[in-house]
Amino acid sequence: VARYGKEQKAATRQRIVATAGEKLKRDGIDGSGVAGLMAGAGLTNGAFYAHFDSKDDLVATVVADQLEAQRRALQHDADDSGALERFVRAYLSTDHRDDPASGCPSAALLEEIGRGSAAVRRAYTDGTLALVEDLAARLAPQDPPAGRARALQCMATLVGTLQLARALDEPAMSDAVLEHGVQTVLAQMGSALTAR
Amino acid sequence: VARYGKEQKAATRQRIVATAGEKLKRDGIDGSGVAGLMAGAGLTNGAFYAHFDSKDDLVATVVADQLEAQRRALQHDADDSGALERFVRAYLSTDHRDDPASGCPSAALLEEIGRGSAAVRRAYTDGTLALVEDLAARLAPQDPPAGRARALQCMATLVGTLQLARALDEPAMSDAVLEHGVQTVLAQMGSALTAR
DNA sequence: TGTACATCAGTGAACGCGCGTTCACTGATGTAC
DNA sequence: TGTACATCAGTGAACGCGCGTTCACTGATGTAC
Repeated sequence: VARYGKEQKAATRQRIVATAGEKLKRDGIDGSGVAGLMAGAGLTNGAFYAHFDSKDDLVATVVADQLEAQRRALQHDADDSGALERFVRAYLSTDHRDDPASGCPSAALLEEIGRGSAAVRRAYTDGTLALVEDLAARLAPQDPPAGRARALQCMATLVGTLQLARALDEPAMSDAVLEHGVQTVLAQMGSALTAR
Repeated sequence: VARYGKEQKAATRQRIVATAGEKLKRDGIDGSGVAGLMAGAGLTNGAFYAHFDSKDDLVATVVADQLEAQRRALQHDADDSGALERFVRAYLSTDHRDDPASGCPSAALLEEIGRGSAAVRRAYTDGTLALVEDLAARLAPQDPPAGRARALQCMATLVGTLQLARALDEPAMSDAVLEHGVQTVLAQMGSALTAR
């Protein structure tokens, strides 16, 4: 509404990125319009281009931001030995399945990212590499390449399982997919958990 | 262009469903318009509503058709003992990764189906149940519930792995995800393969 | 300290465009005579 | 067998609408004097 110091604009931009993240995860990239994304931050469509070059620029920024947030969340309790198992159980919970807006960006957007622009795929790749690096250090501290491979595989299984649970219209079947998925991913993480 | 026997109309409808399947898998549901889908079948937009009630009706029909096609492909070589392993290797191949249009509908559309209408999710659930039933009989013939659980889990892992490989912008990383995925899924299928 | 001004984040209307859907019309066909 | 007609799959223009993007304008601010 008015002219503030430069950190005010940065704060507004961050607010757009955060609320856009929720909306994009809820309604998809193609399913979200610029006007709606701005309304989510309490602004009108015109102000959008004072913050971003294009919708694609915002999407790439959101993807990077979401992955970074996920990385920070995982890092936060890195010293807790039961943290990974709790993370898997929370990831494959009915709460997460039923609330994509505040959930994992990969589960909500991976398919659209795969069809996305080079900038979006680049942002996704970089964010995922950082996430995988962190996870690898915990899954196989003494063997980074093996840890990275295992981390990527766990991510793929988590994402596929949650997406399948979201798509199935049969509640019992969906719940069963989640429960079975927990066992599978914990087994995939393997000795890294039991060895501690 | 003209009036034909009733089987002519059914053939045209099937042609629309088949070509729309390819386009939907390539560009996504929200990314495909009715006019473009009809053009893919060599028709104009106006004829669409002589065949379907709405775009959503077509999407649900396509989802059912695609899953049925996949089921038939899997059933075709059911008596071949190496078929499952070959299927997994083909699924997680660079060819499949690089050609979504002629590939698995789950990998290409699962996320959008999860956000889709009740009709689309219903069609997906029914088609997947049929597919899972067939697969379960081959993974654990003597224990149907365990077979179904394992079949669903394998599907989830396959889909997640292929989607991740498609989203990653780093070719070496993407290839590695596919290779590691093959080993993981074969292990998940487990004793069903080695026991034969 | 008080006033005039330049700044610029944000507004809201407008742009051309493609969306899903509707509809008056066309014209090749199978059928009735 | 030949002709008149009813059928209806397909055409293409049009509908209102929301899309991504542009732009003239507003008005509260920090700054200069």
